[in-house]
Amino acid sequence: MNSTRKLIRHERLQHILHDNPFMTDEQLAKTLKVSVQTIRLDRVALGIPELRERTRDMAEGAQSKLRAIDKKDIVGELIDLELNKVGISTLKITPDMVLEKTGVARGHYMFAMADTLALAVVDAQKALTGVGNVKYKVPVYAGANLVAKAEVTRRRNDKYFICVKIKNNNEEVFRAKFIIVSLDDERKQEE
Amino acid sequence: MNSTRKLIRHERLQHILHDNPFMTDEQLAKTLKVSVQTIRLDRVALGIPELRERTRDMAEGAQSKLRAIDKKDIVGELIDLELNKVGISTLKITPDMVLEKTGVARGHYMFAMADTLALAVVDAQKALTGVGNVKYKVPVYAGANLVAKAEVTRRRNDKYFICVKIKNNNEEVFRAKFIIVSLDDERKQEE
DNA sequence: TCAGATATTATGAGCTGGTACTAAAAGCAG
DNA sequence: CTGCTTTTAGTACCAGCTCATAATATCTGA
Repeated sequence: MNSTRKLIRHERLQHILHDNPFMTDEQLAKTLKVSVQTIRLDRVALGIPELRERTRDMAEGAQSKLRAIDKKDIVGELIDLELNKVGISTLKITPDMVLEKTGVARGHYMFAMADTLALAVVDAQKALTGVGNVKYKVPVYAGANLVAKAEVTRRRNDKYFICVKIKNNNEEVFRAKFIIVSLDDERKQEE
Repeated sequence: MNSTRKLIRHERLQHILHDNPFMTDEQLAKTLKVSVQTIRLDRVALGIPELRERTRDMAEGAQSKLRAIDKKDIVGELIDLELNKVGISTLKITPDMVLEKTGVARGHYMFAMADTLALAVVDAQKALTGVGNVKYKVPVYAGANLVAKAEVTRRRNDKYFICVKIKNNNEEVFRAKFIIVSLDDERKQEE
């Protein structure tokens, strides 16, 4: 068939635009060694908009992405909090949080979720994680809705001992113990 | 002075474009009730580029942000690796990685850096973190250039014991021990 | 081998959202 | 009124397209 060349070109075109979306038809024509008109026909066939539209789409998407990052900084959604006692947060595992090779959620998301929650339950203006002790019990996959529960188990001066358990569908998938150091007062922290 | 009107318009213009960067000169002219030419002169005076350039700038910024996330997924840059022995990676702490309240780097960046590196040194197609044991020794602030070194200390069947130390300017700021479980085996899942 | 389909290239008009430049009109201050 | 700034208007030009129309190249099956 003649159209194999066309199909290959279509794939290459998509690939090139994926890597570098800021290419004009003219540049594409040169790199693919065809005429500009062919590129245009290809774009129409593949439903790829023109450079300006692509650029605009990206710019518009940018804003929501930036907000998504901000939210990622919270690492989970706080749904209940009793200062110095307990806290509960949730986090949905999305496909971009998993390891490509295994499909399993990257461990540091659970760690970050637990760490953030642990810091939140401490009633202190400034607090730092001192020591952590974590155990991954069950692998978590994309789509999981994790629920974390943190409990302050002990408190000694400026040190808070906190136990965090993360569950997915009532199954405990992760467990951590933290020692959080409060820096609230005039007193300095030591390691 | 006559130019007060101009100054007010300039401020409004910047404000409008801040809220909605996707406005053409024509739309701006209408909302500010002046001619298109006035808008152009204002843009030149204020050093504001044309719509297309603004859009492109945002899109490019978006791309680098997205790449930043991708890179965040790597969490550090691998600079040396001897499989099943040692690995070294670096990570620069940027202002967006620190807690607002304290200016101290969020703990899970160090954890993620260490965890990622630990997984990397394990010579296995698929590996998972089983247990982690971390200690934050010194707070880290924005601008720090962290260097992590991971060493496989022991190996028992499918379990790897790994010690990771993170230094900032030769000062040890973080230390972690992981047990990584390899899922490589032929008996387990395949696809 | 040759007609007909498919693929590619060429050509030209028109569009958007501008830049760059020139010039004229409007507004106001002394 | 004379000068000054400010604003508006108009023209030529550009990139990067769309849309339509037509010509050429290439292949394919009967």
